[in-house]
Amino acid sequence: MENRIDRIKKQLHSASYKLTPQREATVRVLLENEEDHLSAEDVYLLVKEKAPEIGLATVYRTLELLTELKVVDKINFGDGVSRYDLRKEGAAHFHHHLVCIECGSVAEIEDDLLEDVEEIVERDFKFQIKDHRLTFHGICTKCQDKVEDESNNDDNG
Amino acid sequence: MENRIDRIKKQLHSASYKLTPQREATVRVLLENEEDHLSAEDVYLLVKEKAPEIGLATVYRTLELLTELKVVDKINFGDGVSRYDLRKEGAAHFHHHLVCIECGSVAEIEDDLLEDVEEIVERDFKFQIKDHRLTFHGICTKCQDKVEDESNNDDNG
DNA sequence: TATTATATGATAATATTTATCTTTATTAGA
DNA sequence: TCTAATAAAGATAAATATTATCATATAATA
Repeated sequence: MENRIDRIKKQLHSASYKLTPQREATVRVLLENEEDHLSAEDVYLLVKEKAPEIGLATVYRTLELLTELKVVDKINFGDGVSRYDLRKEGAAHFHHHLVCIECGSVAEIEDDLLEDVEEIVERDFKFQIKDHRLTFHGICTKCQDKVEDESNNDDNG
Repeated sequence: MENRIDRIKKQLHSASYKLTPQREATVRVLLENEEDHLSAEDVYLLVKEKAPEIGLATVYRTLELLTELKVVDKINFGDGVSRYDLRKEGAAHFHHHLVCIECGSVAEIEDDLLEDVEEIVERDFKFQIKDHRLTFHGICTKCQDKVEDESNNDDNG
């Protein structure tokens, strides 16, 4: 954790930004909630627990900054809110997402499944790929099980 | 064109909605601008040329309705605006996009490049895929050429 | 310490989308 | 055809998310 913060600090410095207490608190929240996909508002509320004086604008500014430095990725699952997702260290590519249309849960896939596809796109469409966004919408394992349970219990209800 | 409108009309009817003049005007704008990725505002302005009395709320409602019926897909390229993209008739899957980070142009790929990837995801992650979103961010052919031109003309400027 | 540049916090402004409410069309039945 | 019921439209207010502004505070530098 501290190591990662140190490295982010260095990234900021090399772009001549400082790791202010507010920025550090924001980064800590992102690290502590790495599995989640927090909105700016979510981050704001969590940061307030550590640093109650922080303003919403500062959180937005910090998230913007971290996006610019590619420490986080700004994603949008179509609900009108931007979410911020910590990029795995050393990850060449943005990870993929599985969004459940039943319960809204979001799972991540680290594997780079797009190598072959990207090769095709670069070759056939002469498009120089810098990044990608891949999201699958469907039904997660849990919700699939739920449906099974319900049909098993049909005679009870 | 007329055939397609007829089929959309039938889709609406089978969900017990009507193809009102406002809805038809909206659908026509979408068909006439199939290549583009119009925002609600864009659609509104174009529909106004045909039907000046139309209200913005009606356009939003119609786009919502068409999304629900899967006539269009609502997409978001990360600029905070939802865009509406006519689904190709008979297309099992949503098409992919190539967004140029230089000029902002958006190209479409019809080919389903994700068959293999989806198989892996369904098998390894036990996730039942219903739909997907795949967008590549990078540099389009035109902008790649521009950069070349500029470096060729360096001695002139 | 005085000066300058950066960053913050509060809040106003903007933009997009949704909700509300009244009016207008359309359909079904007497 | 007339009337009642329903669906949809238009205008606009409200809600939401994000960005801009500006005075204050903090940190860096001379």
